[in-house]
Amino acid sequence: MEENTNTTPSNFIRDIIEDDLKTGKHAKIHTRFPPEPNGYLHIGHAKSICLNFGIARDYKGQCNLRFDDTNPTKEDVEYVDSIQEDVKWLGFDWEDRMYYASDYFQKLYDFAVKMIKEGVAYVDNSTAEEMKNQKGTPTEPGTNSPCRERSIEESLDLFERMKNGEFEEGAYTLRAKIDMASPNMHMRDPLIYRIKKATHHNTGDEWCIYPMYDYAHPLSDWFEGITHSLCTLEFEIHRPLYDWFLDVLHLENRPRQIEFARLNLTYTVMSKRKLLELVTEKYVSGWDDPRMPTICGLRRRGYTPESIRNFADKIGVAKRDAMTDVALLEHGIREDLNKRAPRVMAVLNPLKVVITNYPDDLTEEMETINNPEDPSMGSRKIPFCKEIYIEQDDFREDPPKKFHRLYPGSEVRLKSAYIIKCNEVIKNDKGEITELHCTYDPETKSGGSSTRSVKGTIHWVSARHGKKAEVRLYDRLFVIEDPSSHEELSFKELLNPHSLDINENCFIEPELAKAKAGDKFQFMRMGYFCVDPLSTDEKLVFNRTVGLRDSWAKLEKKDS
RNA sequence: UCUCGAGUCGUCUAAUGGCAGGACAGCGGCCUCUGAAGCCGUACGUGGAGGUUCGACUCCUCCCUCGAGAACCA
Repeated sequence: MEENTNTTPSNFIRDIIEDDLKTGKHAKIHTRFPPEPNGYLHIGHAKSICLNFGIARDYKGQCNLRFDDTNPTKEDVEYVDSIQEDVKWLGFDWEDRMYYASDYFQKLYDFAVKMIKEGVAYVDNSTAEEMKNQKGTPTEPGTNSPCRERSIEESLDLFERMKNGEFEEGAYTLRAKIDMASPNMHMRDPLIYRIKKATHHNTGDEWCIYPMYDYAHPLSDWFEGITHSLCTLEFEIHRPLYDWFLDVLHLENRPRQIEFARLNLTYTVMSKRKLLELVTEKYVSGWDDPRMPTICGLRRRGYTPESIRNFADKIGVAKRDAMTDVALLEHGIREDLNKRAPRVMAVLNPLKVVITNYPDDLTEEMETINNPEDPSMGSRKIPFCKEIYIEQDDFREDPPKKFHRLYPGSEVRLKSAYIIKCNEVIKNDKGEITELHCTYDPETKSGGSSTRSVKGTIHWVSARHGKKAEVRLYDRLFVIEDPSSHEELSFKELLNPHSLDINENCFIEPELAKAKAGDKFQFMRMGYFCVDPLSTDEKLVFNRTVGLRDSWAKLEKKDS
């Protein structure tokens, strides 16, 4: 991590931690980030990662990476690998503390035996259906299982035989003996272990019984000496159970579970199930499709780790459900890239301009600064000649009010080159504009002594030197702010049909052909773009990370 | 319906009995060889009703609204 530039704002969790440090409840803070390896990490996980690792960093503690892998049927090493990559990319380091809940299967088993011996857990052979009926409803108490009073000896024997694989899946479970009348459904004798004859990504076929989350989690935290176990709000109702396991096992130096609101972002979905559906049903190209809110998607889109960490700091941490405006994320990446991205010129929708009074065979090398925000980034040369491309949008045959760009008879400055004047509009026989004939003013070369100024400055690329490229313009994935909460339509019916617009005939300045995968640029007046990982020398592909703020577009929209 | 949790500018978030503040978004202006960036300015909020108090976003009561909870998921 970078040196002591801790500007992370405080929040209620940090308040608790500072208090625990002050009162001496803990001498050292220990947190953990506990993903289940059943999907790719998304921006919501990034919030949790920044919270947990950020706290460890700021209070000189430690944060573990722990895979919460207690359900072999859903988990896979593909996810284990991607999660590590994403956490590292975000800039955090778990050092030698990468664990699996499955590392603790033996200890977990031993503690379960202890619970049976203490009479607080029993083996049940009720079917799933019977158990559901015993459970009751939120308004009606449940009823005790007929197995609830099974003797300790018998439960011990059955539990061991469960472990030994003597029974079929579903035949037996281990349950906690708590209170079938509790108003909290999670306390109505919840399951501790179930039989699953599945191969586990980490432990293989060593086990055929697997602990449930509610049991594995508090104990895993305790094994690792976690002091503050941070999780999202939906686990709030599980907290009494979290504490119960620690209680009945008489464990000292207990971790404390604290819940905070998960991140929701406008115009996207955040549930792993929904993201998985988008991937498997091919609504997007993969987990790393740049429209996805996944960490790998954002990375491919051109987001930087700094901008995401910054975003996490800015949104804060609280207990109330919230829906954060994606504009805040976008602001963060613009802010970061504004400082770091070199400015280059690229024409996305080319319109040819012939400068009729410019020498036929001349090429001038125009000097241009790489980033006005950072002079240390230097300058470069770009070729200029008689034939150039400009953006179609920068010309209007019939200009609206306040249009500062090219139209018949008007003058604009070509960035870092000359002022040109539009004299003639050339059309084909269908009446489409194919070319503009302009003249330039040789006295107005950039950096020269001329003080003549015009209202508009536009970007351009030499038609003889520019290289072709494909540019992918991304927009929000969904058409409404909260696609998960529409009364009638499913989220998949609310996808934005224009979320990807591929532009294959773009021209970029020649220098840009050397760019490498992941390189980031500002295409002047257009937005921030990065080289796609699958881009090749033969076919250059750029992804638009985010557009520039466009007050002209806003003005024009308002006037229409 | 029951239990638990949460309600502060449009959005996110501070203020922990003592001036309701910041960020994003918005609006207006300045500047500009990027209609970008930057700079300046501006508007906007404590869910409601009572109560306690010199003083309430904060404490109490009732109400309202929203979220979570009945997987051998996490």
